[in-house]
Amino acid sequence: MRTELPVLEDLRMNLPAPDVTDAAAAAALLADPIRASIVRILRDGPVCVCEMAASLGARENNVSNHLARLRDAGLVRPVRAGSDTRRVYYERDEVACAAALASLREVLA
Amino acid sequence: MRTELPVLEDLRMNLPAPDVTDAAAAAALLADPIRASIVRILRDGPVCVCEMAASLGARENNVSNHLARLRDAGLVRPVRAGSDTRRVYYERDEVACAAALASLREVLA
DNA sequence: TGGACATCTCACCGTGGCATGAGACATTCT
DNA sequence: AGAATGTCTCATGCCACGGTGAGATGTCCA
Repeated sequence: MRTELPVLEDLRMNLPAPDVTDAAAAAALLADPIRASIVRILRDGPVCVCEMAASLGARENNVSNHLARLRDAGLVRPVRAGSDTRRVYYERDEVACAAALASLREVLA
Repeated sequence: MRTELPVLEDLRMNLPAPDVTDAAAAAALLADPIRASIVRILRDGPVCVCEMAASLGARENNVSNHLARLRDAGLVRPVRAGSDTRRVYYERDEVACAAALASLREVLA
C-alpha cells in the first residue's frame, strides 16, 4: 500500500524530522567489523578477551579498546568468573541489544 | 537459558570468526544521523530532495551527497515523477532495507 | 619472589568521512 | 531568451575514529 503522489504536488516543507539518535548511535557501534563480530560472537555465551582476539585475528589490545566502547554503551558487560581470574569473560546485555535492534527496526521498518 | 561456564575452563582459541561484512556495511550507512533520518522519512512514501533538506535543516547539497551513498548501496532509488521534473523524488527499496535489517538482526539476535 | 600472562588505559599517528563551496546541467517561469 | 529553481558532482579542509605501542595493574605458576 503505497501513497500515490498527488497530481499537482505541492512541496511539503515542514515534514517532521524523525528522532534517530538511538538508531544512529547503535549503528555507529556496529559499523566497525570488530565490534559487530564481538556482539555476534557473544550470542552463543560468554567469551574471554583472548579468545575473541584469537578468533578475529586482532590484538587483544585492540579488542579491549572496542570492548570498552561496547561496555560504555551498555551492550556488553564483564563477567569475572572462572578459575583463572586473570581472564575476563564478557557477556551481552540482552535487554540493551534488543533495544538497539528495536531502534534500528524503527528506521528500516 | 544461558550456557554455564565449565568448572575447569579451557581456552577455545579457534572459535569461528563470524562474517559480519553485510551487517557492518549496513550499520555504517545508518551511522550518520542524516542518512538514518532519510531512510526513516522514506518509510511514509516518496519525498523529494528539497523536502528532506528542509525537514532535516541540512543543505540540499549535503542531503544529495548522502543520498548518493544510500543509492550506491541500493537502499533507495530515484523516482522521476511529478509535474516539475526538476525535483527528484526518492523511494526506498524495501527488499534491500529488509535485507539490511536481517543482517543486523543476525548480529544483535 | 620473580616471571609469565591477561587485561586495561593512554598517547600518538594516519586514514577516512562529513560539511562546505563552487560549478555544471536540466527544467520551469516570466 | 534570460532568470530562477532543483539536483548532482567534485575539490577542499577539518575532525573523529581505528590501529599501534608503551606502560600499569593484577593474577597465576615455578
